[in-house]
Amino acid sequence: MARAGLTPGRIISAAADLADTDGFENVSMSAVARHFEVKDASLYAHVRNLHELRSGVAVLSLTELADQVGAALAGRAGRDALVAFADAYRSYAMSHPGRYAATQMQLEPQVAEQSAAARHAAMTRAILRGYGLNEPDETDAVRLLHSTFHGFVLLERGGGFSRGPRPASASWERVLDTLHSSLSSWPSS
Amino acid sequence: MARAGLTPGRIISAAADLADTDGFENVSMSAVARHFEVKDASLYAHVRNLHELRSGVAVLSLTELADQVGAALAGRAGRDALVAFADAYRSYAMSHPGRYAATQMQLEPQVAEQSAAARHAAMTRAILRGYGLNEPDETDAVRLLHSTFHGFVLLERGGGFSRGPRPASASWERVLDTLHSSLSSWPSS
DNA sequence: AGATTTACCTAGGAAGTCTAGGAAAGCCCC
DNA sequence: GGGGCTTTCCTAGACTTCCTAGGTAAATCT
Repeated sequence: MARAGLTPGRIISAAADLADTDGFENVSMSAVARHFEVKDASLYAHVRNLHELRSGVAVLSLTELADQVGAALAGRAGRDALVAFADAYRSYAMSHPGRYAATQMQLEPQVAEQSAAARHAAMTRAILRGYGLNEPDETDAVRLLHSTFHGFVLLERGGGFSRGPRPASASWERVLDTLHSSLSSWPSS
Repeated sequence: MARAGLTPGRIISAAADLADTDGFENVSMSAVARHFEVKDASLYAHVRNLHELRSGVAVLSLTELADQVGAALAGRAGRDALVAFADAYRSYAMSHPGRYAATQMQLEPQVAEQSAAARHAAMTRAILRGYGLNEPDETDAVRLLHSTFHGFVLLERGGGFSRGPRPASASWERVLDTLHSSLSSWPSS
């Protein structure tokens, strides 16, 4: 009975890889167990249940995403920061589709708290600092940015932009231009 | 052995209701069978498999959404049309969460073709007619609108805007203002 | 080395998807 | 109104997945 060396971390990491290759909705206890050549029951010593496994992938992905966005953002401001943020966000979603899908999960408040959600919010607000908005405009702008990025990435990944000759990247740049000028000339409320 | 009167249409309609009440991911053959007080095997005479059941809900929802958006759009132009479109879109998503989730499904090309996807694209372009854009600007603008609406609605429904005192509706109006002025002063490429 | 803890096992219940083949309800036609 | 046909729903069962309970062997501690 050789041991496979299971730990919560290794299990969740394997589940995240599986999400990227096979889709987040196909992350199952059985599939992860097969990957480790172990019986599915063995996983329950490390992860409470399927929901916790998926939540684990979500928290991991949120953290990775925050790390990458944070790195891309370092030392930039204004328009540069906006573009760096957006590109980091989009490229994470494109290169890690399953992990990105996991970040959409509805997390229970306490799990969300322990996750990097707060860092995401802080970074988004940091970008806006360069545009000199005050509340509640800043909140509206955060929501606009987040919505646009999220929506674009989801539609692009879902193949929604595949029709027509215009590459998605070209539209993406145009979207960023538009957001930049909207933020620059934000009408005070 | 009284007959339940199953048809593909009634089954898919029941599945759509179930999606709204219990969540799209909980739409299962067994659950629909229970609703009709019928054995799950009986459904397979009308619907090929679970995937086809869900696709059916997606197509149904896309059609309903196109109908409602189309009705809201009738006789409007410019900013009015933009707001009517957006509000119809958002209100469908809020009142029919499960159906809206279904519209996000990845459909195989032929199914998507038979669906109302083309009508959605046409309506979005119709709105833009008032802003006098030319290709490829129009395509970029379609993608911007679609992304923003979609992203906003998803985040709002997922509870992403629940923190803070600012109601989502207030941000929504501000987002629409922003989109309107962006479209009005779209920089020609 | 012996005791304890930890990791993984077997066994099995409950629920879901889907196939194959059977019986009965509703319909057509004489 | 009864015979034959089609459609509708059934039972039975194979296979998968989630998860619990309790057992055994490996690693670790003293």
